[in-house]
Amino acid sequence: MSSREQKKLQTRHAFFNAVLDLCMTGQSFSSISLRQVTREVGVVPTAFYRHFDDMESLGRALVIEELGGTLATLSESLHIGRKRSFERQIAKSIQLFLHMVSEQPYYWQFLVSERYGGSDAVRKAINELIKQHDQNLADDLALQPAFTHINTYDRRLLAEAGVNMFFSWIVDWLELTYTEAHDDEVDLAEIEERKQLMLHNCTRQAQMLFYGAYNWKSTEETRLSD
Amino acid sequence: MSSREQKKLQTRHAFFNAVLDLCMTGQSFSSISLRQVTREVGVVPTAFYRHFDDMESLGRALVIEELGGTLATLSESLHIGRKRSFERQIAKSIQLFLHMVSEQPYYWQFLVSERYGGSDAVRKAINELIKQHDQNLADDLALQPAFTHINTYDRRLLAEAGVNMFFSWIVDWLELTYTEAHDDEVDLAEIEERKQLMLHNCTRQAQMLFYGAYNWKSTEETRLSD
DNA sequence: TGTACATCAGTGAACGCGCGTTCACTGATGTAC
DNA sequence: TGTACATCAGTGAACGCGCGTTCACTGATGTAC
Repeated sequence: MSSREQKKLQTRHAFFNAVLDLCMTGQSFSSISLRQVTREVGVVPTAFYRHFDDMESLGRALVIEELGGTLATLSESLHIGRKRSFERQIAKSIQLFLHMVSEQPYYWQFLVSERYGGSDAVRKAINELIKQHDQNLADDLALQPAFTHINTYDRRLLAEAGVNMFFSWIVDWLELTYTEAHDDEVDLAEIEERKQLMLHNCTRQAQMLFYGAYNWKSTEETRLSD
Repeated sequence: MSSREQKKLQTRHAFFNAVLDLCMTGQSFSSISLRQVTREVGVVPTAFYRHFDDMESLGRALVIEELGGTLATLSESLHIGRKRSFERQIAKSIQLFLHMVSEQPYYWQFLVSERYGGSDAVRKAINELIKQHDQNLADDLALQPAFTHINTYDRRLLAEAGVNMFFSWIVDWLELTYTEAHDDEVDLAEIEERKQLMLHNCTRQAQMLFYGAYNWKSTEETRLSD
């Protein structure tokens, strides 16, 4: 690759990071302006058009090129299904997940707050990713002996419920992480304690769901109404 | 109340409705402008300041005065805990919930998409509401004989997980409802079938969680790691 | 290797536009006597 | 009940500002010979 191409790719990534940075300040993607982004990158507004048609396509590219990898890494790392005891795997998976969220807070913050956000393109791209992730988790669960009695269809439903549950923790978890990183006043030991408590709570929530699945019969009648 | 006060209250509600209407067009609250709202209401931009200090306080008031009532109604209507069979209560509750969502699509759409959205004031107000709703559901679950073996703390965790699960359905459900209402091309019977399928899926997801809770022991060890 | 030309990421001035907010105002409704 | 004054929701003009997008440009990098 030529040094010119390398330089361009570098700037492209700078655009992605600029969006993620700006979204961390409390703004949503759809309220960020093109000029704000270029200011953050350190280029003139017109330079934007050398890389993207408009903000929508920047958002779409960000999700597909950057966040896709993040979720793929999560899929590869999570193995609720593999190994022996699924109770132990649940606890380990949650710990790993929250650790990954702490490692790349910007990515996860963006995923969660733009999942139902104001940009059609971004929302659609994120839902595409999550759907793939649901399927990955479903495939992983298929490997777990404790869940072999559940049929493919119900396992997919379980995976969806699991992913949604995991996602529901992200914002609160990140808030704890920020307090840890930015508030010097706060007692670090107290934060650590609160993180342990949250880890405990998340684990118990996941246990309720997955123990339910463990006791689930796919032949179970689904009562729709009386 | 004087007719002048009535008129003012009427305009105030028109502002709330204008925001909800604009948010249904795919925009997020934080990307809506003050002038857009007044245009929708049918008053001059300066009239805005007769009612609110700025967009933030309009958003906060909307959540507290309008959406609070909606969630309170849901709390009053849902009785998973009361009555005999909890399996039947789950199915009925989900049906009721989705029906309520269809009845006031704007409210629920707003709640979901601004829960993690770009306005601090709105986000905070919504989380306040949801926290209250979590507690209401927890209190309700306490009345269900099937869950009396769960302690108060774990019941609260179950309620949180349940509310998050219910919320995760809203967007997909509303998409089905819109297709039904706005797309003349589409086969109404097919939509009805897809709604039944989604009702079925939601019910099964909830069953997995609540069956898990049914089999849950609060003395259960929470494995945090190895 | 050296030269002449092509490419193209980033520049800088300029544009028309919608924005939030100010101000002095109008005229219908409410109140005091 | 009638009159004189107060209140205040909504008006309309004006402001300075940041916005997205256009255009012709610059100058470093890449390519052909």
